[in-house]
Amino acid sequence: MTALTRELSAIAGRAFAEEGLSPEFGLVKASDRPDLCQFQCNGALAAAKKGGGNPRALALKVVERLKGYSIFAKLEIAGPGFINIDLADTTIAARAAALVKDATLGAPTSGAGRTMVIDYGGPNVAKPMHVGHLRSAIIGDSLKRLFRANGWTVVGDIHLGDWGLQMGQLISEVALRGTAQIYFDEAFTGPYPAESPVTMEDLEELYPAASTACKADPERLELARKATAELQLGRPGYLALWKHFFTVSEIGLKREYASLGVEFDLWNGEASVDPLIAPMIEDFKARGLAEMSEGALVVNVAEPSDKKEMPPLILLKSNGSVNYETTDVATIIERVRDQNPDLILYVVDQRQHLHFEQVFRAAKKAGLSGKAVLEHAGFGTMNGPDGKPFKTRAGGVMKLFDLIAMANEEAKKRLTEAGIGADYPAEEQADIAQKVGIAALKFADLANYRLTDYMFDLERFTKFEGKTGPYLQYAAVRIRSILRRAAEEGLIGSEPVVRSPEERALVLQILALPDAMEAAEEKRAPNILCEYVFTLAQMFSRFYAEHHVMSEHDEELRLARLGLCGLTLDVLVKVLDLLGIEVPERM
RNA sequence: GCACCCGUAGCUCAGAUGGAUAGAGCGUCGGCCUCCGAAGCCGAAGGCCACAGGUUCGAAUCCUGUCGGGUGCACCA
Repeated sequence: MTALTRELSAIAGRAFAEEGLSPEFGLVKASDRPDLCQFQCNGALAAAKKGGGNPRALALKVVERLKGYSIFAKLEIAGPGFINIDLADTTIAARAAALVKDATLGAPTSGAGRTMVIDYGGPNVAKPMHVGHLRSAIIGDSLKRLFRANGWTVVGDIHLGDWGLQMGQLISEVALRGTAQIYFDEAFTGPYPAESPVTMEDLEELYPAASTACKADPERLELARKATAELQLGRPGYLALWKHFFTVSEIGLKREYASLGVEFDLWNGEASVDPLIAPMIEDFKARGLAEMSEGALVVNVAEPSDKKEMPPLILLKSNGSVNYETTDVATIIERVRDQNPDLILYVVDQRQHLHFEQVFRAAKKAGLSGKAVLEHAGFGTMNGPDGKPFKTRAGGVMKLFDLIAMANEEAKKRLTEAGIGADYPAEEQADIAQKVGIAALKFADLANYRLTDYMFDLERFTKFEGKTGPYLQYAAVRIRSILRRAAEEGLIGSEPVVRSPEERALVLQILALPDAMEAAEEKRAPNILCEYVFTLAQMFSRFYAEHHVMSEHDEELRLARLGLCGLTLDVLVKVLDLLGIEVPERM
């Protein structure tokens, strides 16, 4: 099913074409002034500006042509040449009825036949996840769902940080403590113990200790660097230890992402491309794409048109080890080989932008990216009240686990306060608290535009009124409640009708879903979906406050409203799903 | 120093290709539960869109400059 605005744009575009102008001027969009009209076309103004002539006169000619189409209930020219458009209620009701039968609810098909790899999450092995990891997980997960809904074949990859200096820091820390000697005994030939010498709790203590020590002491840092290099060269004891770190961390990470409702198709890490690195470096050397500089092997990625300084990409450090620039280039080779994607999207902190610029340039220079467009979809920092990256009052970073627990706790409290959940089974109460808490968290984050830094406010992340995730769930739950009653009485909704301003506004918003999904894809911006679904819930709430469904005596109207409720619920649930938010049966 | 991003209501944030009267939530004030869930609905107050120029019929949006904030600039990720 074609999106309504697209259909209207096509009609208006034809009218412009018949006037000898580009059909692009026929773009029709939802009105900025709903008090004046439902849709607007501003193309006459743009066309007049480009080609000269009077915009009002042109608008008049276009409108004359549009009058031949019966779907327009109102065609007006306003101000300097806006074309204001209304559709008949029967027309929009018929569109809604058609939507009921469309399982995709009119979703765009922009991704049909196209494949993308989306790289998000990016946690580090052996480091506990903190609130800073929230954005990549939530935004990436939402974009994955959105692109998939728009027809793309999507492969989501967590891309763990598991091959860099932090591994060397850990290995050297374990060595210094002498708690697992066997892994450092060069005479030992294996096999190494199957049981990990460290637990997750150990890692949570080991890493910060190692990191702090390395920062304070250059010699300690040198030990870590050396261990990193040896690990990457394949020293068996280090590899065995690394494997343990990885396995132990993976369990914790999986649990944490599961509680967020975030999933990945691939659990690859930097280390997984290790076998590709040596041949890749040889290839760069053989083709003269890499050169020695200050002891390191680098790729010059500067271009004459650069306004800023563009440092070279370091392929091989002077001590022979690699950092994440190298693994990121190798990962492109891996992805092109395995998925041959049309797009590789990196959902990573905006502060990494220069890094990706370098990686992309190196990959293109060497012709490694196949048909893929490489794109960094960065996001802003989550700041504390001081405008600096968020820290707890104690000065540490807040663990993601604690944040989720707090949100759930608030949700549970609210449920008991409202009294309504008192008779629910304990298991359901816990389930509701989880869904509501996560919804508050995700929506509070996703509602901000991706690129702007925003202030982390615990209160806002655990708030359930106003423009929040739970408000949206609440709207959906109220519809479910109506539908339950209807089912008890054996009633089934019929085709929606539009007989009131509230119904009209609601149906128009429902019909705008494809526009929101398309815009959100184009901008890689889930906040557009947030904006859309919040308005939808508002339109429903107004309708709900103004009209009764079950107690409506006109039976035909009652069933039509039931149908409208059903459709609204479907759209609500769908968009919330795109945001990674689940709706409980009741709350 | 060079480069990029940002500055919108008391607070936190939206604002899609340059469009009409710049929006929302929170907070404040005032209404609405003897009919489907008040985590809701309705209304009011609240703005020199940092500042100064420019382009345009039209600028929060584009250009230039100033001030203020953030970020990045070779072996950390």
